[in-house]
Amino acid sequence: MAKVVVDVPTMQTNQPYDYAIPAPLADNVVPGVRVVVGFGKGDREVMGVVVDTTDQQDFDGKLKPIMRVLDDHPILDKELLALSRWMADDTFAFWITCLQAMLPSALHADTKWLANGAKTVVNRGRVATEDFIVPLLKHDEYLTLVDQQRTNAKRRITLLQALAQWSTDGAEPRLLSVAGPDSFDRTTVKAGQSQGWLRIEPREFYRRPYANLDAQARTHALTPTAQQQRALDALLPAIDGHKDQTFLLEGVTGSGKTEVYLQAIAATLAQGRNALMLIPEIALTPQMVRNVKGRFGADVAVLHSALSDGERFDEWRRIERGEARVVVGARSAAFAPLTNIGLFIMDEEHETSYKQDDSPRYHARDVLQWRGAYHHAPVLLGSATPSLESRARAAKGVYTHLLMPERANQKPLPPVQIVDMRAAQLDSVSGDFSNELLNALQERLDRGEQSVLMLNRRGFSSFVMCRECGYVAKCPNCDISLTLHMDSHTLRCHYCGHEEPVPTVCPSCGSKRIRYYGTGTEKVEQSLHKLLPNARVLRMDVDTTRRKGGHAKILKAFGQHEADILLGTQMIAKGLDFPDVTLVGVINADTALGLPDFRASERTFQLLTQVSGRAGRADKAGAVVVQTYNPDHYAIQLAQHHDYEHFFVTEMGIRHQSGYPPYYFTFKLTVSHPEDRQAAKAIYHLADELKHSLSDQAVMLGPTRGAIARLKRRYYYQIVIKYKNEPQLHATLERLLTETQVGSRNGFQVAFDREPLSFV
DNA sequence: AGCACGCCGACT
DNA sequence: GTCGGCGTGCTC
Repeated sequence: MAKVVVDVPTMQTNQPYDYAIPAPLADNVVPGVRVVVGFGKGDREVMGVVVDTTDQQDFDGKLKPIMRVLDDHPILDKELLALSRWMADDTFAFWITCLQAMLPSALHADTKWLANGAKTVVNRGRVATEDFIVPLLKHDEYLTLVDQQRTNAKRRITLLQALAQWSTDGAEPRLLSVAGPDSFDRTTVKAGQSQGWLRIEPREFYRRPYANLDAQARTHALTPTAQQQRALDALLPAIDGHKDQTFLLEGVTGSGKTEVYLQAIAATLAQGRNALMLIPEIALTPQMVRNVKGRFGADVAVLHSALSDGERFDEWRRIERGEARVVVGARSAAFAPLTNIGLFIMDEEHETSYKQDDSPRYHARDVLQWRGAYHHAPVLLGSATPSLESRARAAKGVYTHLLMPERANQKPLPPVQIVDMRAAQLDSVSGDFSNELLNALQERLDRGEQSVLMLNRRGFSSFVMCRECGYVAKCPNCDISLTLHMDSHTLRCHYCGHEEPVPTVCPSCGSKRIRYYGTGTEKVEQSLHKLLPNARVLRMDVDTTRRKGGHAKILKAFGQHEADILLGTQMIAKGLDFPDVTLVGVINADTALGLPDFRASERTFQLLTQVSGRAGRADKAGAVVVQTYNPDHYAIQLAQHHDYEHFFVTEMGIRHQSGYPPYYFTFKLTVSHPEDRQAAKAIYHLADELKHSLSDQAVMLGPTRGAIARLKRRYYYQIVIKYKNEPQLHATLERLLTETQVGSRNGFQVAFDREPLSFV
């Protein structure tokens, strides 16, 4: 009998169900295949995943049979099945949701309505095929046939002549569309098929997204610098010795982390094992892919969301069939069906996009570490600005700390000029530009050099700041910026619920220039056109990069000097490398600081450090201009000096004092309901239950209204728990989830988020 | 999610 | 009397 996890994502059905295996399907029903089963009264057809086959029946009743098997071999192996189970438990997600998260969307169940009104589960995993021509007769037989054709049957004669030729040289099938210099139209070939001269054979092929890169000339390992060698010396014994150790590679921009990754991968392959490397979606540029493919060629499979479903499915199948040895991909590539893995790498490990923000709310870092333990393989986390959590673990010796403080080319990091916007005289003409930034841009234009301008859009219009002194309203209880709520004209603390009216004069300096802050790329682009009419500006944001390949297109245009200024949001801070960019300007360094998030300083520091690294990477010296209303803020000051270690110590002090990660664990519970009162009632019920089961060491923040209290016609409330050691918490939360889920049909939605990265 | 069972109001 | 409202429980 088979244990089947059915595709009915509810708490009540979140368990394997026993199904009988009909004799004809005995060979096909194995763990890891998808099946169709009848479920519930009326036997409605649902998709399920076989997670085990056993003689042990847990259900005492008559078992229903498995109706159909959707896969001819397992699509999830033993490792990934075990991982899915662990992840479901760890993230409070449904098991089936975790299983689905591991599969390319092409393999997700798709219910389709048939003509007779019935529903069925169809396989969307379309295998692409090409038609091949296979000769069926002997050489002489073809020649005889040539003579028998009418003389005006020119196409048939050439076909027969070609077939005669092919039948001698090994009878290799030819691709129909490119079957020779005189390629044949489909009608002629079809005619040949019905005459019994040939067979048309559809053959599977892979949609290869980066096939052109496979053929490029291979690059060779560079001679490691002293610091790269030190990192490799620490890393290679762990790879060779099959140690599931985690390393934190902290290397400044330009220190050559990528070369360390590539050489570590090479060493892993030399050991006969495979390697999995994660890169943030936003940094997974063609440049990056070229780097890896250049070293390892067609052994590399690439997985990320910019691929079409078909392309992703095909790359996934190549991996699954053992035809790729190196996988490079974004977050969900953590589940790549690679086997025999000897090394896991996570580049830019501090990136928040590694955490999925809907169910299953997993962090790819945790997934890699789980798989590292499973494969007895090291996990290498790399960043110029590690997350505080990882850096703290390195400090405690949980991770092995590898430092690369020098740039590979020995060039100093670019000087960073901080412009105090409180002093800048802005008017409708200058818009958001200080004289300093404008002059710097003009200089680059005059010299024919390029500039990158970053607009920090995070937290757009969501907080109040004084333009005179940079004051941002903070919560008296939580030391967190207050969020502006336009509906009620109040400032609210997103953590504890504190609420106060929006001030009309600045409480700090008495100025009346207090307003909510925010600006958009379009607006900036317009003022650029006015201020620098000769500058050619390329805008890159979510709007201009939405289409497939839009991202790459813009970067290519900029790389070919089709524009002088690249204006964009956060996405331009990551991984770009244009040799002719000598100026990086940050229009508003503050917006992240205003976010109601204890990680606001960390994010700001990371972003500024990262974007600063974009200036002057080749022979030309670069410069960075940062506009800010908080020139004295430590995150900005320390980013100016590229001083991560100092920032780490400072920020750790603050986290310690205010009781946030990495000193405390956090957990977020969110409840929503179409009716405000219902949502409120439910969250207070949860809060009540939690209060009873938490120790006095734990702190409960809230319940509070969600930052966006009403979203999609639902009212949101949340609780954040901070704790150090709560052995009972997991069980309590599990129980609460089951209880609340029972009422979910009444319009409730409950979301549990372990170690949330977002508090809005 | 979907479907059945079951216990209360207002209708041919 | 019964048709049907949707609260509650169950699905191998």
